Amino acid sequence: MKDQLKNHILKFVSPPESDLQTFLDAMTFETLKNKESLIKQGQYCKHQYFILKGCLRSFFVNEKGVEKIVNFGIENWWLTNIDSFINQTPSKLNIQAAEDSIVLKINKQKLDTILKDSLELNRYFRIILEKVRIADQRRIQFMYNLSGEELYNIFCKHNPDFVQRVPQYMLASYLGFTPEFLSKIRGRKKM
Amino acid sequence: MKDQLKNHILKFVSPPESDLQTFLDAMTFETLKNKESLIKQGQYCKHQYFILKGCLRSFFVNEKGVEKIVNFGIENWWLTNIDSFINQTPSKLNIQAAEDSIVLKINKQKLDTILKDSLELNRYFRIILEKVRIADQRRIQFMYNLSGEELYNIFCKHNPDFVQRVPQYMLASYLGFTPEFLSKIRGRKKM
DNA sequence: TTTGTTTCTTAATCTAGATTAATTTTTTCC
DNA sequence: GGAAAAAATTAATCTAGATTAAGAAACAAA
Repeated sequence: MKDQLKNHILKFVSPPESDLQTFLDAMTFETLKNKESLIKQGQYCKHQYFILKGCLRSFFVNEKGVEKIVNFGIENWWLTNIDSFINQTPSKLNIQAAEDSIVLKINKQKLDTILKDSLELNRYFRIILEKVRIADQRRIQFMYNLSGEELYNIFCKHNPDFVQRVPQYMLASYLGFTPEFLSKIRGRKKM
Repeated sequence: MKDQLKNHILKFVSPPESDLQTFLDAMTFETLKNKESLIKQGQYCKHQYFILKGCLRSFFVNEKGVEKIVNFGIENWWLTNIDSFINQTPSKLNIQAAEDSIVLKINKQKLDTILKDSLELNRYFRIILEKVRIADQRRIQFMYNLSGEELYNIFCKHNPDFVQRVPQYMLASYLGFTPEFLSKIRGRKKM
């Protein structure tokens, strides 16, 4: 099953077989049932996760006790709490399965060692981060300029398959509004 | 003056002198008066910019004609429209000087060539992008969870020097609300 | 098939922040 | 140093979306 990650890497870069093998060997499997956590608020996030199957979400719980979903991740996405991972600080986010899931993980020390020596794997992560940056910037632009209803419509148009996979209250949280409001929007659309 | 960029790179990585020199040689200067543009909406963003001096902002103009500031950049920050730069698509953003500024720029072709061969410069850009990702994620979390007033207070606390450098209507735009509302907040604080 | 648990909906009320419009203050630059 | 442009303030009104509170579906487990 590590082939899935291997193929993902080879879509972007062409590392020497030995680099690739070292990297894949450093990755270990973890299986999660729906609602199981990889990281809880307050813990140190020690790994980067590559999602082989399923769906994860990262979220925090605000002072009112409301869950705010910051990111989703699905098949072939990397996910971590990058702030906690890079700066080795306690995580303000939880990472939890939103479906039964299988991930590959690598810890910081191993990853750092590999990235000290491999040009192509540095390129790989640089390219992934560029894509992530593009996505974050688009998201920020949408948040600035669109109403809740527009956000929802555009998100559904761009991710028609994904919206079926998670409960609506999670979508609402990710898009930055309440489930009640999402319900109102959906009510409007039907007529 | 390219030493400023050189020092910035050496803070994070240790490339061989030849890589570093090739890279620095590929960078060229550009000087901007306040309000001059590097990129206008519709153009292709062909460069990454490293700010030596001054302040730039990237923004779009929405359908109502209102400017929405997406990013600021100051000394020792990289700035570009990464979407347009990576995907070679027309820019939806403008990049414009918010002060008289001096930047170093490099075009995509040269940068790609250098990044094909230099491990350490890949590491450099990967590390920069990790930092940017951390900042973007924090920003998204703030946007989700804070009122306009809280956003403004936290921003001022974290960037006391910067808030002095740009007009308040730009801050308001960057924080996602109107100048009138910012004025109201400031009015409240005085009493 | 029933009981509990999760998710979704509806409706009334409330509020942060937008909008509009006018005025004042500050900055720029001839 | 004075006119024009740019930036900031104030106040009245308006609205998208939050909050609160119930109830209705949907789903899961036993």
